[in-house]
Amino acid sequence: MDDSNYLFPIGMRILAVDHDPTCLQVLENLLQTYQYHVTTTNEGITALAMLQENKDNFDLVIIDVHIPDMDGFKLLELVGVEMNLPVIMLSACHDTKLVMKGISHGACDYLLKPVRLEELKNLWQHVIRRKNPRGVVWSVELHRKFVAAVNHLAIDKAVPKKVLNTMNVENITREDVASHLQKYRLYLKRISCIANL
DNA sequence: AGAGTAATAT
DNA sequence: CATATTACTC
Repeated sequence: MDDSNYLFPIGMRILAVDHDPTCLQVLENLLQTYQYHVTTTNEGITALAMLQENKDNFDLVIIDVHIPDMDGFKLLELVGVEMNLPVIMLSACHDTKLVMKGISHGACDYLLKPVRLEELKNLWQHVIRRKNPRGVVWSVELHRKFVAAVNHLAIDKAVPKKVLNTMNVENITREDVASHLQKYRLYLKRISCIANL
């Protein structure tokens, strides 16, 4: 069984803003492989107008920093802070300062071009996070990495910190793993109980 | 201090 | 129910 059929957020509405038509097209294609519902524009003004008309029309916004008609960070603030929508920033340059500026202005994430398909896979978690105060969503994919890590270490050596390191996943904490590990052990116990009957 | 885990809270 | 947080131990 592959892992391509568990993604729930089919049709999640994304507004993508990038002044470069080629990049925009590429981004749209990537997003559509996950069956997101994508709206594109190459103007910041237009994006803002669309959002102001009804911000509930979108679940997530992706903004390229370099849009000629307005400051990308200004747009980030307007959308992220005032409209309270999750915003992903995007740029071609690997300038750490820009990345930090993006994050400090409220971006959920900061992608660097070229964007890889893999990086878009977990976009929906940003949306979930808005609706669900609980931070970590143990998607099938994430759980898989967890199980792989536990198996890689011997089961009796699988403690939160080691599992976390072995998983090599950003944005989750030792506590998150500990909590999941607790649940996983209960699950294993249940399984072995049933097996021994 | 920092980590692991059982218990408890949300 | 799943995940987070607490409380206790070492």
